[in-house]
Amino acid sequence: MSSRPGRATLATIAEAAGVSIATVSKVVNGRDDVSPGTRAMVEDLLRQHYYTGRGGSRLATIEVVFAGPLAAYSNEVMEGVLQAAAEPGVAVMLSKGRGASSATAWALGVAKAGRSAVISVSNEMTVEDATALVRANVPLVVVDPLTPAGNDIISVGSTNYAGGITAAEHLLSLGHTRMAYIGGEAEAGCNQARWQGFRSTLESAGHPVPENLVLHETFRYSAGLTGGGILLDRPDPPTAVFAGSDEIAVGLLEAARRRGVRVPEDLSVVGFDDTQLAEFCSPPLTVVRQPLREMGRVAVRTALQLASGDSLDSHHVELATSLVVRASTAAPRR
Amino acid sequence: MSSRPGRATLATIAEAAGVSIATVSKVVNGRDDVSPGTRAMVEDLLRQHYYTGRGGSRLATIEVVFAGPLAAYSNEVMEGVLQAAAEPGVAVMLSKGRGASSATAWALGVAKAGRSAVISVSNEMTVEDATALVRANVPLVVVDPLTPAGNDIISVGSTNYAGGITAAEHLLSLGHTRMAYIGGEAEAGCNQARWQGFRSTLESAGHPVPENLVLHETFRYSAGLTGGGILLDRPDPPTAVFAGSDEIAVGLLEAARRRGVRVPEDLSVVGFDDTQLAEFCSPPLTVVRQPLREMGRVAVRTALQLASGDSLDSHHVELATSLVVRASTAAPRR
DNA sequence: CTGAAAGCGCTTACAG
DNA sequence: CTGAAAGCGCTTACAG
Repeated sequence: MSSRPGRATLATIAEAAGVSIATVSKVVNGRDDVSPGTRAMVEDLLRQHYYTGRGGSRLATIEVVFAGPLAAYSNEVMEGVLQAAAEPGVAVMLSKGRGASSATAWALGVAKAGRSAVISVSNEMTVEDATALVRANVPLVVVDPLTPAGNDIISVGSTNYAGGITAAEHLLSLGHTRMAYIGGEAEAGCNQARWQGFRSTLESAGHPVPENLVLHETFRYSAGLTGGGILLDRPDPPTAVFAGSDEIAVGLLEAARRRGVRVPEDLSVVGFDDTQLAEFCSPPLTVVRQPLREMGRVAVRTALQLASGDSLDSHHVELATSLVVRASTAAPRR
Repeated sequence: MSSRPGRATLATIAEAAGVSIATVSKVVNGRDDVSPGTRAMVEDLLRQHYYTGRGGSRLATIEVVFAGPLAAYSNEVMEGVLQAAAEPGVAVMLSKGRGASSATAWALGVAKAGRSAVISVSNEMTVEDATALVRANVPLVVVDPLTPAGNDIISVGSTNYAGGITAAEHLLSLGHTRMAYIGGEAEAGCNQARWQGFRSTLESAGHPVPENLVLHETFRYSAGLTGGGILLDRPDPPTAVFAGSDEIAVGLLEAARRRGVRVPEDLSVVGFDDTQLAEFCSPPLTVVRQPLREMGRVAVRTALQLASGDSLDSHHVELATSLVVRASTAAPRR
C-alpha cells in the first residue's frame, strides 16, 4: 500500500494498475487504443479511487429526474430537495431523464458532468438505468418508487398501506358503507399498497368494495374525470370515493360538478398526497398526506451520504402518512 | 493584435495585460497580493476574452431563479425552459436566489460554478443583483418582470395590457355591467398593465369599475380567498370578477363556494395565466392565457445567445396573450 | 497495444 | 506588489 493522502491523480491509478500514466489517461479520455482487459482494470481502479480529474470535486451537484410532467406533486418534492440542498450549498439540477440516448451513454454523461448523485422521482427507473449509474459510480436514490424497488436500490417512500387504512377508517367513521376506489397504474407498487390497505380494512368492517367500484388507470386528472363519470353514472353510485392521488380526486370533483352531484353532501372524496391542489380546489380536499417535502429532504441527505462514501443504515426509508381533514368528506345522506 | 485561435489561456491574458502569467493566475484565484489597479485591468481582460479556465466551457448550464414558492405558474415556465434546453444539451439548475449572501458574492459564485446564464422568473431582481451579474460577466434574462425592467435588463413578458382588454371585452360581450378586479401586488408593473387594460375598456364601454370593487394585494390564493369574501359579502356584489392570476381566481372560487354563490350562474370569474390550476379547478376557469412555456423557451434561447456573445434584436420581447373560454363565465342572472 | 518523452496550462514559494 | 523558475497533473505524437 502506497501512501495516498489527497485526491487520486492519474499517477495514483497508474501505480495501482501497474501501467503508465499515459495509458490511464487514454482510458479516462475514452481513446480506443487500449486493450479491453487493461481498460476494464483501469476503470475499476478509477471508480475505487473516486477519480475526479484535476478540477477536484467541483461544486456538489445533485440531478433530480422527473419522468412525467412537472406538477403540484413534483413541486412539493422539489421544495424539500431545494431546502435540504441549500444549506450545504449543493446545486440542484432538474432533468427529464435520458430521453432517447442509451442508459450507458446517459449515465456516463451524468458522471462526466460531475453530478454527485441522481434522485429519481416517481419514475420507472429501469434496472438498466440503475445498473448504468452504478457502473458510472453515480449514487442513485429513488423517491416514491412506482415499482417495488429491488434490494440494492436505495429508496424513500411513505407508508402507503397504512395510508389506505387511514382513508378507510375515516370514511367508515363517517358512516359510509358503499365506497369506491379510483387508483393509479394497476402495476404500481404504491398504488397496490394504497388499495390493499383500503380494501382489507373495509372488508374487515363488513363493507367490502364491490368489484365494479374499483378502477385502476393512471394517477392523472383525466383518470379521475373519466373514472368519476363512470362511477357517478351508475344507477347505484358510491357515497364515497378514495382516490389514489390528488389529481385523480380533483378530476373526480369536476365529474361530480358536471352532474350536479354535490361534494361533500352527496359524495365524499378522499385524495392522496396533499399537494397544493388539495388546498386550492373547491371544496378543499380531505387527503391522506404523504410528506413529500420531507421525502425530498431525506432523499438529498441520503444521496449526499452515498456520494461521500458513507454507508447507510437502511436501503429503504418509509415516512409516515397522516390524515388531513378538509371539506370534501362528510356523513352520507340518508 | 496577436493571433488568438482557440480559447484564452492565462498566457493570452498576460500578454494582453502586459503582466506575467503568475500575476494573472493570482487574480483568477483571488489571491490578495495583487495591486487593485492591476487586478481591475486583468479582470477586465478576463471578461473580454471569456476566460473559462482549463476545463474549457464545460457543459453549458443555465441557472433558473424563482424567488417565491414553486407553484403551478413556475411549472409552466420550467417546462418551456427544460424543453428548450434539452435539444442543445444544456443543463438546467434550479435555485431560490442568493438568500442571505451579498449580491456580489452570489454573482461571483454563479460565475465560478460555470453557469452560462441566469434566468430570473417573476422575481424582484434588484439593480444590485443585476449589476453584480454584469460585473461577473454572467448574462441575465428576466421572465415576466414584476418591476418594469430597466433599459439594460433583458426581459421576456407578455401583453398584459392587451390581456386586460381581452378580459373586459369577454365579460362585456356576456352582458355584465357590474364588474370587479382582484389584482396582485399594486406596484407590480404586470399587475398595473392588466388592471389598466381592463379598467380603460370598461370605462369606454360606459361601465366603469366602482372604486370599491378594486382590490390589489398579492398574486396568491389567499388574496383571492379574502378579497373574494370582501366582494361577495357586499350588499351589492359584482356579477363578474377579473382576477390578476389563476391562484387569485381559484381562491375566489372557494370564497364563492363557502357562501353558496354558484359559478358561473351567480358569478363569472376570469383568471390570468392559464396554469394547470385553471384546468383542474371546478368549474374549469376561463382565463387570459399567458404563454408561459413559450416564454420559458424564449428566455433560454435568449440566454444562450447572450452567453455566446451574440447581440440581440431587442431587449424586451412580449408574447401575445389570448382568451381561453372554459366554464367559469356566463351571462349574468337577471 | 504500450509507454517514454515533450509539452501545455496552471500554481506557488520565493527573491527582489 | 511582481515575476522567474520549479513543479504538478494531464495529454498526445510517436517509437517500439
